[in-house]
Order: sequence, then structure tokens, then C-alpha cells
Amino acid sequence: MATRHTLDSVAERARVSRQTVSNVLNSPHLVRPDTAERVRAVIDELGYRPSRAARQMRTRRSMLLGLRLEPDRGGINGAVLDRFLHAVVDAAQEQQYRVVLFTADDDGHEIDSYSQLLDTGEADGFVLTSTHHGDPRTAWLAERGVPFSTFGRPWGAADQHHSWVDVDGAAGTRAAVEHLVELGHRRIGFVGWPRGSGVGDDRRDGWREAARAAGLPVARELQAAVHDGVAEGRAAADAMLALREPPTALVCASDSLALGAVGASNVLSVTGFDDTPVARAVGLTSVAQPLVPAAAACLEQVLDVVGGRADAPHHVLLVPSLTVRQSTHPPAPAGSTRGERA
Amino acid sequence: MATRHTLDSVAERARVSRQTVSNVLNSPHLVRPDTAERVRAVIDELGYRPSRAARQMRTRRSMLLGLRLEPDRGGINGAVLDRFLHAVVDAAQEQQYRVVLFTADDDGHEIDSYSQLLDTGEADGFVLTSTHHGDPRTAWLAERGVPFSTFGRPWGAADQHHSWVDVDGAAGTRAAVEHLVELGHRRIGFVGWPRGSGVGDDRRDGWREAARAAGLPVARELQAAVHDGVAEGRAAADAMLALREPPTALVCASDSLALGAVGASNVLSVTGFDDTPVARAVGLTSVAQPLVPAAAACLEQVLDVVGGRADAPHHVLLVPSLTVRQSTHPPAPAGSTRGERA
DNA sequence: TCACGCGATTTGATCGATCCAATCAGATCA
DNA sequence: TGATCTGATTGGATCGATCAAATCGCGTGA
Repeated sequence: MATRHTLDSVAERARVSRQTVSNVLNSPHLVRPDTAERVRAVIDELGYRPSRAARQMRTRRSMLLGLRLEPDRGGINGAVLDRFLHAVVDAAQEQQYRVVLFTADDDGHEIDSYSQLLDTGEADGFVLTSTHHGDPRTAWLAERGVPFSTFGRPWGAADQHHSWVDVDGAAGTRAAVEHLVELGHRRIGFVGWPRGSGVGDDRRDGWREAARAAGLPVARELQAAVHDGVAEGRAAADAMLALREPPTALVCASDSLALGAVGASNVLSVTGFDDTPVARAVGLTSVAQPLVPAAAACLEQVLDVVGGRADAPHHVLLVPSLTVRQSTHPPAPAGSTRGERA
Repeated sequence: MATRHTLDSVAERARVSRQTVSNVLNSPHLVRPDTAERVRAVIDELGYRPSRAARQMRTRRSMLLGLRLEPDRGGINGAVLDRFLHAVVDAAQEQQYRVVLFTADDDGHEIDSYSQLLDTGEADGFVLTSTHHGDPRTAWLAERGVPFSTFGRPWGAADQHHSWVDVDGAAGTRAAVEHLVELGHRRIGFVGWPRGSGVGDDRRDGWREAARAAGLPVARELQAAVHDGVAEGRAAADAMLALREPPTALVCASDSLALGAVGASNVLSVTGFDDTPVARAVGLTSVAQPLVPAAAACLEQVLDVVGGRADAPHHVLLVPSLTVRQSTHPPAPAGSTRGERA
């Protein structure tokens, strides 16, 4: 291992002072062009890179953002956060920032982690995921003036006094309904989660609005409220198919539910949500969240606060898109029976 | 925001010197018990936590490990690395270490990232995943004496001069075959990837060994070599079912392939690999990798080198376990036709 | 009595960057 | 010619910890 280069060793070789080298890197406008050129040459030659720790000592910037890794909930939807994480890391990298991870069992422990990361100067800000009703984390952070942004709206009616980015779930299910209507479906059911979850209710609302707008029925019997899972989706679909007037298509609140629903019948058209790898794999039409833009927006919000550029909280609501695959098709002609697809 | 506490502010309040406070935290045996007690009380009272940056300046330890986030390959197997990552972060946390992420398009860029992280002192070591034939990363790191460990064997015959942890894939497929034999299957096919991938060949070998040991055929027609994917799995299964003497069970190299295979026929028994959330969701018998122990072992290996406790490279090969679900069952009695399962 | 040893504690130097104030060189102008 | 200004560069202090060496207090043995 060669000797580690420092600001001084570069300075000596370029026959300038420490500070000039620093200026070349941080405030080039203060340095005469030819001097800067000479210094830059030495920097390249030696492969010098400033020590982050030393820099952090004076600037009080760790150039790190904290992000909690969610516990594995066993669902097939976990991949969403995985891709979001990837996008955040990518976006951060372009701003010379990095992401440090931590795990926590619950909101309380997550707050403990914030506290530690802040006290020790390990992170400059945070990106939160999975916001929910009565989320104590945002209040804690806001109270202390910590830079952060959430991927997910503050669902409680409480304070919106922080920046957030979210995807318009209602717009997603609306798009799914409109797609099905265009294919000729006139009776479209919804398989979602029990009321009370912000995300779930939002997606149900989109289905209802679009169905109403198209003059389609939104009767209670066309709505299922079950916990997330493939088996639950299958059961809900089976129940609806047993109705006197069964739906010809189902809009589902998740790919898990949708995966179950497609197993119930081959003639049924089904849409999922999140466009997980499984949806891609089994040919499921699904609502895709724009995770890359979402991550970029979150990052911008946090870094604006870190950099003191923020005036007031920003809110970004992104519109998802529908990825159409084989699981949606025109309804079978009346009177036909279930059968194998070609 | 209250004033940030430092070693000095704690020292003043406890009426001792800076260094004594430091010793209480790092070398308690040097401090008289009653003094330590008094200092500790002040530390708790003020909620003091040492600055990592300042500590890093002298100790030259960032207390961070670098890990590359794999690009989303679109497969349903990505969840494996996700869970591994979670386990690594968890294990690191217990040793006061954290994980910083970075992304890279290929091995070359990954090496660039190593270089940067090391030069700037952002990471003390690395955990690598997805090792493959002719992997240039391990050589680069080993050459420089960088602490690292890989999750995955060095598949090239090349140097084993570094620590690694891996899961015995052959043992996994052997277990799958044995399970199927026990259920009464006498003709078991294998759906795997094209030769050349270390992981894939390993899994195929396990199937062959176990089949041979049980006196079962391992004819070429019972082996499929296709790229990973649900559609590919389906096609391979369909082809085998069309044989004059079709297999009654299929061992697959991945859950993606297995998911396709179960779609081909209801009477066929199928096993997957990796026990992904999808396998859980659709009731697929699958080989489960012990990711938590694997992560713990990787971490121990890296930190042993970082801490100078390592004598020589260590190698750990863990045995996977089979999670049995509904996709495996006794073979249908001869002469019966395909039908719906109950 | 005094030098000595030893555990406990303190003091000064240092890691490598940036901040801030001082200095220097050269152009401008009275 | 000499005072003044401005842009470029430099040297000292500092961030908050640890390392290394010095110092202090106190019991022991010659």
C-alpha cells in the first residue's frame, strides 16, 4: 500500500500551499487558471482524494443519508422498496452523497437510531418509507429540525409540515379501470385491504371513482377487503365469481392479491399493483410506480434542507403508469364457459 | 437544538480530564472504578456520544463496510440478496458497524467505487456478492490487502486466497431429490441453467449425485438447460412431459423456473431454489439458504481482518434446508390423467 | 528519610481537512 | 514616486477525538 496522499503532499509537489489545493477543489474561482491547472495535474497524477472524515470535522457534513431497511414482511411486494432503495442510492451518488443503512424493529427503535446517527454525526438527513397513520417519526424529526423527506404521504390529518413524495394510488387504479373499460368490461370488482390503511383506501377510491365515472356498478358485493396474500386473493376472487352476476374483471390492490385472483379463473381479467418482478414473470397487468423519479424527488428534498436551500416543505405527487400484459383481455363472449387460454 | 457535547464538556462537568473520559469509554481497566462511575453518570446525563468523524481521524477506522447494491435484474430471485443485506446490516449493527451502499454497472465500476471508498476512508472493508468465473474484484482487493469477504465461492480455479462464505447448492438439490424419492418418485428431472455458471452447475451436480445414489436415471433428456425465467421453466417442463417416459417430479435451479414448471401440470411435483417470497406465496417446496448465518459469517470474516485478528483466510460452507410445501406430493397412480387438485 | 515503583490521571501533539485573517504581488491613480 | 486597491496565495487556528509521554499520588523497601 502506497503512502496516503494528503492536501499537504499534493501542495508540496505542486509548489503551492495546502489552502490553494483546497481552493482548487472547493472554490476554483479563487484560483488563477494556470495555478489550478498545475494543481489539478498533480492531483490526477497522485490520485489524491480528500479524506471524508477530516472534511467532516470542519464542515459538519457527513455526506451520508440514513435509511431504515424494513423488516422482511414475507410479501412479494418487498421488491418495491428494494428498487426504491436502489434508485435512492443511485441518485445520492450523483450528489456525492451515500446511503447508510440501519434496521429497527419498530418506530421507537427507529427513532433511537436517528438519535444515535445524529449525535455521532453519522448522517446529515434521512429518507423515510412506509409512512402510516399516527407516525411518530416525522414529528420527532421535525421537532428537531432534522432534514428528512418521506416516500409516502403523512396519512394522518396531522401536520403536513414536512416534505414528502408519493405516488397517486387512486390514479393508478383509475387507469386500471379505464383500461378494462376500454377492453369492453362492464362489471369490474375490486380486491383490496381492510379500511384504515391510507394506501389501501386511496387505491379503492380510484377504482370507485373511475367505475362511477364510466357508469359501472360499485356495489358492496363487488368490493373485497382482505389481508394481503396470494391465498386471500384467490379466495376473494372465488367468492366474487360465485355471485349471481359475477364481475368479468378484477382490480387488485397488490400483485399478491392479483396473483391469487388470476389463479381463480382463466377468463377473468386481473390487474395488480406495484409491477413487481412476479407480475413481469407471470404476465400480470399491473400499476407501475415511478420509483426512479420518486427517489430523485425525495433526495432533492432532503438535500435542499441539508444545503439550506429549502424555503418551505415541498410535496410531490407522482402519477403511476399501467403496464399491460396478458392478464387483461376483452371479456369472454356471453355464454362461453371457462377454458384453457391459447 | 441543544449544544453538542464533546469529550471536553463531559470532562469539565465530571471534573476529570478529556483523556479520562475517553478511557472510560475505550479502556475502562485504566480507570479507577469510582471515577468511571462518576464519568459514566455525566455521560448518561448529557447523552454524550463521541463523534465518529473525530474518532476516525485518529483510529483510521470508519466503522463502515461497503456493499454494492446489485442492479435489478428483473428476476424474482432478487429477494435473496435483499434478505442477505438485511441480515448483514443487522449483524454489523451489533458490532458498532454500519453498511454503506453503492451501485455500479459492472465489475470495473465496482472496483472504481472500492478505490474511491478506500482513498477517502469511507469504508474499512467490503462484503461482495455474486461471485463468478474470472471475477476481477477479488484479485484487486486481495492485491491491496483490503479486508473483504465474499458471499459465494471463488468459482474460478484461481486463488482461494480470501475468505468466503457460501451455501452448498449441491446439498440443496440432493435434499430435494431425496425428499421426492421418499414420496415415491422414481423419475425425477432437473431444470437448470446453461453450463458455465458455478452456482448452476453446482445445483445440477447435487441432483445427479442424489439421483444416481438412489438408482434413478439421469439421462440427458431428463435435464433441461435454459435461461432463468418463468416462461422458460414452463417450456422446459412442457417438453419433458411430452417425453415417452415423462418424469413425475422436477427439481429446479430457481423459484422462477419452478413457478413456470408448476404451471405446466398439476400432477407434477416441483421444487424450487431460494425459498423466495413467491415460493411461500404460491406454496412451492423450495431450498432455503441460511442467509442469517451466512451474513453473520461474512461479517465475522471481514471484521477479523479489519481488527487484525485474522491469521489466514477462512472458508465457510453452509448447508441449506428444504422447506416443504404443497408443490411436492406422491406421484399420481399410474394411468391417472391430469386433473384439478383438491 | 528518600529514592523507587506503579496505578491513576493529565498534558501536549496529532490525524487532514476548512475557516479566517494576514500577506504578497501587481495594477491603478493621485 | 508613493499610497491604495484588488486578486491570488499563504500561515495559523480549529473541528473532537486518540496516542504517547509526562506527571501526580501513594505505598514500599533500603
